[in-house]
Amino acid sequence: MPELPEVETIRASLAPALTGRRIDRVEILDPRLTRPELPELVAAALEGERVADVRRRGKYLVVVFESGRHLLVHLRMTGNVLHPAPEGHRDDPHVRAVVRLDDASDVVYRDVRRFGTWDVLEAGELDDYFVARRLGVEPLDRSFTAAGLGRSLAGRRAPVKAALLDQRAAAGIGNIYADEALWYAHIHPLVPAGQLDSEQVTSLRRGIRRALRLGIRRQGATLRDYRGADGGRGRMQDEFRVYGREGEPCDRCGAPIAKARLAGRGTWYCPVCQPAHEP
DNA sequence: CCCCAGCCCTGGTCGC
DNA sequence: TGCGACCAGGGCTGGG
Repeated sequence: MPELPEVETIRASLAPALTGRRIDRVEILDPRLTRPELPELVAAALEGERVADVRRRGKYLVVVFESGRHLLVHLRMTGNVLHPAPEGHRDDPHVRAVVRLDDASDVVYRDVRRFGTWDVLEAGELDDYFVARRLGVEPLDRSFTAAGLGRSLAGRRAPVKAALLDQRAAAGIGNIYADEALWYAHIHPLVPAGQLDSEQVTSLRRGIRRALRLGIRRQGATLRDYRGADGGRGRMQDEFRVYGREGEPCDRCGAPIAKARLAGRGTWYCPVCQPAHEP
């Protein structure tokens, strides 16, 4: 499932290929993709636009056009952006959109489960869009401080993992990197977010950054559906400390990794070195 | 405001 | 070999 490192990996490979290119033609094959906007309106808005940059905000891929418009792509669970287009994509039933560029190459948007979304914003609407969704700071920016993280967790009774999954404390963390970050930080996922002391908050900040940076270096985690824009697999799954490893020995202390269910999500942790309470 | 359940979606896996 | 149940989960909505 594409989280910050997966989206960043896609962004990094799309940016040099798309920057400076003009969009000649847009085919939206699944009308759900642009909901609630009509797909033909979105396609018409994009045709003729020239790409100025490809950025990322949290888990959003942000295509910036010279006109000031933006295309926001959210891959949700199973979305992929592929460029250059893979062989045979015309027969692939999961291709939801195809964008033809002025160098005659195609960008293919593929999404098995159809949760992904495309939004076109007019110039000047981007900041409000993220504010309205209460998207938190970028966890790899300097502005992501322990003090700021502490403030956004203060008073919250929800489990710390749930607080990481909603995007207010920091943008871009999903189920995988939340579990990994909490392992690095020695923090139990069920601890109420507001109960962390300042030392734990500092450690959590470090764990988040460590997990996300490693994910980017490994070009994301390919479990089932995720692929880079070039179709390549990520290797982060080889670095998992807890995610999906129920019963396997903890890399730190050897105790078997436990699995729980939290906020409807599978949650893996080491019951020994991520204690629920201070010793 | 906070918190949580339910919803959207499809494909893979498992038990029978 | 078929079939139903269940699981994967990001972000949003609605209810308490």
